[in-house]
Amino acid sequence: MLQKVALVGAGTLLGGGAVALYFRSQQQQARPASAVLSVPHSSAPSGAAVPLPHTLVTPAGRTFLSPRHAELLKYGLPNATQLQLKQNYVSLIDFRLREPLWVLEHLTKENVRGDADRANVGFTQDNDVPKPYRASNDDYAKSGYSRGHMAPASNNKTSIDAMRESFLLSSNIVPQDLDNNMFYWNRMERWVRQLVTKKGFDAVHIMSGPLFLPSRLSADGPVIDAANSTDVVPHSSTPAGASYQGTAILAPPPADVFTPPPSAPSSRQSTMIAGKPFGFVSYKTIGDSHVAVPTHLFKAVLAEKSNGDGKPPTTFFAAFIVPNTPVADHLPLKAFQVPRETLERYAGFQVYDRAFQMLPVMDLCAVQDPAAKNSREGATMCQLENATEFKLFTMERDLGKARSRDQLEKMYGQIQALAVKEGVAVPEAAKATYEAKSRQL
DNA sequence: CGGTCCCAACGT
DNA sequence: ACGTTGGGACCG
Repeated sequence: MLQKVALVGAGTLLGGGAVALYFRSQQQQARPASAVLSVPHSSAPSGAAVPLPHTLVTPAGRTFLSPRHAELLKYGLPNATQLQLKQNYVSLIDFRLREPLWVLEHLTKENVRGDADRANVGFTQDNDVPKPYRASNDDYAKSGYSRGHMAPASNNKTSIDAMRESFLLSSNIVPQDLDNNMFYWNRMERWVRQLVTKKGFDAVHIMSGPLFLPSRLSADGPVIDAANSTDVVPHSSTPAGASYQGTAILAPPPADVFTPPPSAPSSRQSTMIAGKPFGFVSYKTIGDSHVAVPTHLFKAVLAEKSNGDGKPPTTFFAAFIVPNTPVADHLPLKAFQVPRETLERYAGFQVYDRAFQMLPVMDLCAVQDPAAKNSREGATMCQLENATEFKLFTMERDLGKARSRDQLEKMYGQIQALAVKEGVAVPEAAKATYEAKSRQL
């Protein structure tokens, strides 16, 4: 009798079949939609009056609606976000951006280990995201941007399912500059893992995501990136395959609605409105589904050091904002550190606010690292792994693919030469693969 | 470690 | 005959 019928957001209702889709995902115990209206089943005979919802179910719990609010929400709650509770991360998908606003992780020494391999796992679309807002591999293909993990694949080796979940486009992936992704961001991810594997922290909470930062209008012209926005132009024709039910109201509006007349000459030259400077947010989109390309990426870490049973841990925090462009190897991590308040202002959401309410939190980048290798006065916990160490890492991987003893010796020789040149030891891992491979050949 | 691209196998 | 999927070769 109180069996529920669900109404999902107005946007998805337009797509048609949304109710059926919700039923299917209910049966599969799939992702919880971020908010769902429910109405009594008995009052929904087909063709009859639209039943009023009586409750609003959110991840935080169930809210009973007043008659007035039930009327306001009669035709659906226009959902804009979807919470994703995965095995190994939690994220909030923003339908408008076609990507997560933030992704949360929790790393310990134990859960960064595992056998799951990223080989044979590919990027896949999130089928529980409504079609119009769902990013696809096609959107990324030949876009100039790579599919960048927020929760990295290598933080998800505990199981193959966790590994697969990390490759879901809408839940965990944003368009990222390839060079940035492979080098600087990659090194940042390795640094975070090392906080628990090498630097003695018991656990690390991580929050990562895209940012869309405002820039100022330059005095001599319009804003930089809006220039190449050929796709701001009109949906002048009906997209193929779109079904506009009730065409009279929903037919595409005239093109000039989307292309406003040029602004007055005076305001074009001005960088001020009413005497105050203004910001201008612009970002590219890629693909037919318009996946938003962030101008910047952020990563915030809250590192915990245990004080024993029952006592609260000592906590350390640092946040970083990095441009979504190639970043020079030599730049220190500290160069990108920002105060928590700055990140919160740009991001539009709070960052580990409960920790700061409950506990004293220290600046992670002000803590000296006792085990710092180059402990020339004061290496802090925010020292990135050297670019050389990273190079050695890739050379070691190639070592495992050597086909002949000659080739193996030559490659290992190169590794030793580089190590000597840079004044570092040959990595243990390289020695190990050399010996293993040596026996094999 | 982080990716791209291409082709063969597969299911419609 | 077609679009999707997965494995392998390749790159920094």
